[in-house]
Amino acid sequence: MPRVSAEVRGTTRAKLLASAAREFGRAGLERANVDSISLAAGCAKGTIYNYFRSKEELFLAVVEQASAEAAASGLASPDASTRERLKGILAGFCVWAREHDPFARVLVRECLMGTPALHPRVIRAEAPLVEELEAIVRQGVRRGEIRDDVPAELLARAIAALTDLALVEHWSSGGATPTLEEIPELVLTLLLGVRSA
Amino acid sequence: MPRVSAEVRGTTRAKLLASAAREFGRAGLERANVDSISLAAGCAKGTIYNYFRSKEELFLAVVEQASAEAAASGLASPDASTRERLKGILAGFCVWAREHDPFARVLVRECLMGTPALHPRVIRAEAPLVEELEAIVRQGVRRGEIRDDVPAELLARAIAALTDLALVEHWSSGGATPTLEEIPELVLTLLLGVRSA
Amino acid sequence: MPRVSAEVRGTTRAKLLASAAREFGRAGLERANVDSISLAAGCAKGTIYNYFRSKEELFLAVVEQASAEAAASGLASPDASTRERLKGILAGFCVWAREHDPFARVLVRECLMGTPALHPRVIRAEAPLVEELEAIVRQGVRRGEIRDDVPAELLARAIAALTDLALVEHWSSGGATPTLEEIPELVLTLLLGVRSA
Amino acid sequence: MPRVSAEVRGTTRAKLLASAAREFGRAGLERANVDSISLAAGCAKGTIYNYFRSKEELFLAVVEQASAEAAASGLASPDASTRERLKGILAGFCVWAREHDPFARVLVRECLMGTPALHPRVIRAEAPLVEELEAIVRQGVRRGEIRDDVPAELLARAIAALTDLALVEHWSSGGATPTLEEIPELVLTLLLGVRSA
DNA sequence: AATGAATGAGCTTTCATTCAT
DNA sequence: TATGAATGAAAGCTCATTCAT
Repeated sequence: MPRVSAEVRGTTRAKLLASAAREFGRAGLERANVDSISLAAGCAKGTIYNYFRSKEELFLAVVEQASAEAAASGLASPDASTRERLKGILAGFCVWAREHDPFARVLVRECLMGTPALHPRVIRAEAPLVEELEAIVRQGVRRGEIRDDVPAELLARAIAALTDLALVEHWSSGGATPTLEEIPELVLTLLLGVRSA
Repeated sequence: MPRVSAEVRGTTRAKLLASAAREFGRAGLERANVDSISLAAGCAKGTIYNYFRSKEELFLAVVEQASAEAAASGLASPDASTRERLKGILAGFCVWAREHDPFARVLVRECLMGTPALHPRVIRAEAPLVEELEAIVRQGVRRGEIRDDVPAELLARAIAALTDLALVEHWSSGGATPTLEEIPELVLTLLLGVRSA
Repeated sequence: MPRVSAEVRGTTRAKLLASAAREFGRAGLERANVDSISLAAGCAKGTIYNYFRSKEELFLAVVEQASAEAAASGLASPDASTRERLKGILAGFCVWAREHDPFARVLVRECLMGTPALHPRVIRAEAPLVEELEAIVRQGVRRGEIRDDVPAELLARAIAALTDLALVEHWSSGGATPTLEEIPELVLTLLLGVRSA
Repeated sequence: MPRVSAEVRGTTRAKLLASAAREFGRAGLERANVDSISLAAGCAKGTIYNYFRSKEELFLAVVEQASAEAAASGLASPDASTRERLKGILAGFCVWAREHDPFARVLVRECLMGTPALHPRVIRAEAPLVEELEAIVRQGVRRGEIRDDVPAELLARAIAALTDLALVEHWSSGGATPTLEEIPELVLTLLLGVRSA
C-alpha cells in the first residue's frame, strides 16, 4: 500500500471528522444531516460510509476524538498547588474548547445529557479528563490543600460538570458571560471557595 | 358550545401530556414518535393536533407543565434557616421528580442541554424555580447565613444546575447513586459546605 | 313541523351555500376546506353534514344554484333583434356574475374545465343557459339575422364558452380588461362580426 | 463526477415527466398521487425528489415541457395564405396533442383554468404559442387577408382559447365530436368565417 | 337540528444507507 | 476508493367524515 494513499485516507478522515463536529455541534445527532457533512468535507455522500459504519459511529468518533484531545489539553505543572493544577487543567480545556469549538460543543453537550442509547460509550470517552481531575483532587486531599468533606471522585465530577455548564452558558450568551478565561476560577470558587482558602 | 364537557377536554389533554412526557423522556424530542404518544394516550393520531399545533408545541407544553409543577413543589417553612429552606426546595423538587418521573426527565434534560432552537422558551419555563432559589439565597446572604463570595444569582443557578446533574446521575445509575433523598444534601454540601458550616 | 323551523333550515342552507361558493371560488374543489366553509357560515363543522352528504355534493349544489340563477338572469325582450337578444342574455349573465361573484367564479371555472369526475353533472347544470342561447340563435338563423355557416348548437356553445373565457380574463386582470360591461359586445363581435353586420 | 451517465439521468427524468403527465392529466394537480407517478415511472417514491423539489415543481415541469413541445409543433409554410398558416399552427398543435395526449391534457386544462397559485407561471409557459399566432394574425391584417375589426392580440388569444375548448370537447366526447382533424377548420370558421371568405 | 371532539386513512416529504460503476 | 442515483421505511401532519351528546 503506497504511503501517499494512507496519508490521503487520513486527511479525508480528518476532514470528515471536522465537518461532522461542526454539523453535530450545530444541530445535534438527530438533526445533523449526513449529506451536509460530506458536502462540507468536500466529498460525496457515499464516502462517509467508507470510513464510518453509520451516522452514529461517526458521531461517536467525533466524541472520542474530542475527548482524547481534551484530555491532552492540561497545562498543569506538577509542582504547583492543587488549586493551580486544577485550574491549569480547566484552563487547558477551555483553550482547547476555543480552538476546537465544534468538537467542544459536541463533547460538552453529550457529557451533560447525551442520547440515552449512547451514554455508556460517551461516558467511557469522557473518562480520561475526569480521572485526571480526580487524581489531582486526591493528591490535594492527601496534602491537606483542599476540602475533604466529599469523596474525591464526586468532587472531580462536580468540577467537570460545572465546567461543562459554564461552557454552555458561555455559548448561550454569545460568548459574553462568562468568558472562557473566567470559567476555571469561577468553577473552583464555587466548589473550593475563594482563592486564599 | 361544547356538548362534550370541558372536563373531558381537560382529561384528554392531561392524558396526552402524560403520554408525551413518557415518550419525550425516553427518547428526546427528535426520536419521540407522535404515533406512539397518541397510542399510549389511548386516542388517535389526529387527536393530538386538536390540542397542540405540532409535535414541538406538545413538547413545550410538557416542559411548561413540568416547570409549573416543579416550581410548586417547594416545602420550605419561612422561619427555617437558609440552608433548611434551600434544602426544602430541592427536596420538594426531588419528591416531585419521583412522582412525575417522565416530566422530570424531560425538564432536567432540557434545562441541561435543550434543543438549541427551543432553548429561549425552555429557559423562560424554567425561570420560576431558579428565581425562588435566588430569593432565598439573597435573603440568606443578608442574614449572613451563607457565603457571599459569589453573586446570589450565580449561586442559585449553580444549585439548580448541580441538582439537575445529580438527577441525571441518579437515573443513569438506575437509581442507585445518588438516591433521590441524598441529592439535596449533596448539592448543598458541594456549594455551601458541610451542614455545621 | 313548524314553519319557522323550515325558514331557519332554508336560511342556514343558504348561508352554507354562499360561504361554500366563496371558498370554492377562491380555492377550487380540492383545496377548499370544509371547516372554513362552516366557520364562515357561522355554524359548526358537523352542521354541513345535516344539509349535504359530502363536500362534493355541497360543491355540486353550489354549481347547480349558480346555474339556475344564471339561467334566470337574461334580460332580453322578445321583439328585439337576434343580436340584441343575445346581448341581453350575456349582459344579464354578467350582471349576475357581478352580484354573485363567488358563485360565478365557481360556475365558470367548472364549465371551462372542471374536475373530470364531476364534469357530466356540471354540464347538465350548465344546460339551461346554453339552451336559451341556442333557441335564440336558431330563431335568428330562421330570420336570416345571423350567420348560418355553423350549426346553431355549436354557435351557442361557442358564445357561452367565449363569455366564460372573457370572465376569466376579467378576473385575472383584476377587473381591468375586459370590464364586465364590454364582455357581451366583445364576444358577439368575435363570433357574429361587428354590430352593423 | 457522475458515474452513471447523464444519459441515464435524462432517461429517468423523461420517464418521470411522462408518468407525471399521465397522472396529472387524469386527476389534476391536487388529486394526483406522487406514489402512483413514481410507480408508473418504474422507480421509487424518493427518486422523484432527486429530480424535482416538490410535487408542484414536477407539475410545472410538465406544463413547461408541454408548452415547449406545443410551441414547436407548427407546420406552416411561410408563403401560404394567412388562413392556411393559422390552420397549420393549429393542426400542428392538434397532431402534437394526439401524440402527447397526457401532456396536452395537462396543458389545455391549465391554460383554461389553472390552479390560481400557479397561473402566472403557467401563463408564461403558454406564451410562445399565442405569440406565434399573434404574429401571423398581425401580418394577415396588414395583407388585408383577415378581419381587422378586433385587435390582433385579442383575436390570437380567442383562437388559442377556442382551440383549447374544442380539445376539451373532443376529450369529453371520447374523441367523437369534434375529431382532432376538424378542430382547426372549426375554430377558424367560427372566428374568421368560412374558407372562401 | 346542532355541535365539535374524535377519528384514521391518506398525504407529501425526508434521509440514512446501499451499490453498480 | 470514490461516487451519487436510487431506495423505501418512516415521519409529521391534514382533513373529510362520524357520532355521542
